Amino acid sequence: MTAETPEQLFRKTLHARGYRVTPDRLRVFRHLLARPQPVAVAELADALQAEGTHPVTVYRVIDCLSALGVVHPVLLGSAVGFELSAPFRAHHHHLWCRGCGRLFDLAECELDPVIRRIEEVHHLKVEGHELTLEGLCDRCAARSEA
Amino acid sequence: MTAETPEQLFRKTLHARGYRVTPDRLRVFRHLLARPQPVAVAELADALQAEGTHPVTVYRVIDCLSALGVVHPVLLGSAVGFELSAPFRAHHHHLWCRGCGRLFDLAECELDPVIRRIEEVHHLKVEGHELTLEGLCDRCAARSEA
DNA sequence: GCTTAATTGCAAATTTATTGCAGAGAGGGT
DNA sequence: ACCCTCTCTGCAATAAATTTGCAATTAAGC
Repeated sequence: MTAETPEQLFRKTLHARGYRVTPDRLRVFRHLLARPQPVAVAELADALQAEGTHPVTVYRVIDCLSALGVVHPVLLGSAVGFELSAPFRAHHHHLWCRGCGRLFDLAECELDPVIRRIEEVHHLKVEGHELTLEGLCDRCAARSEA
Repeated sequence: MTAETPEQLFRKTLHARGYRVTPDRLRVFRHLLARPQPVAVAELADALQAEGTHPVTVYRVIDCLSALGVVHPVLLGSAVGFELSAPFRAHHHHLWCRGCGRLFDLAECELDPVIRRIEEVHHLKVEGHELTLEGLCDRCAARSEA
């Protein structure tokens, strides 16, 4: 069998939960898929207005995608942005650089053992996690060592 | 020597960076100190208006405390709240329970080794981190197992 | 106390997010 | 392909959250 594209999976996800596949939802999804960084909803609304999606609809679509677990919130400084969750986007974390203000993806995540321990100690069931580091990116760190 | 109270340390912190010690700043600080959970700024503004602090001032005070590192933002669902940072409040993380919607503090943090590894691999300098877990608290987890 | 610069209050503007309702459109059955 | 139903969207209005400029106030050093 041929591999399933993210969009096909997205359509299935909507469908499976009784949500309809609409042009606006696809537009938001595609935008997020193409986008390397988390976006604030207001910014997303601005961007998509140019493509013909009403701002109010963007808010509603994000609610829908949140409910589906297709997107999740990320802390951007003291604001919130959204980005695609797994399996649409590989699980990863972020570094917010105090030096240049940019946000970096950190591919690896070695939190599983830590989280499993927390589950045991507290008798919790952890289903997701969001880690944001704050500090200096490689460039800014190198500069500050000089 | 007698131990230094959090408020004394706060006054010193303000002073050391050229900020003035004002009644409004103390009120915000004390409110956060007494408060077990992170607060949204708007909510804080409401609460403190009763004590005579103007809402606009609350926004400005939070900016000030953020700049000083006295408070830091925390992800609350898809909103942001603030809470005191170390050393005013012991470093800790949170669990957001999908079952009952409550937010729990997790005392221990065993992320240091993980973070040190990330620093090495990426040549970063990590100065702070924020981890929020999402899942089920002990009570909701027990119930769902039944 | 006096001086100076930081801080606050107020009013207004801006930005962000929510709501109700009527019309448009997606999806299932025929 | 057509129809029916129920979801989704657009619009306009509203509400809530946050920012800004400026004048008046006040903390802190001398």
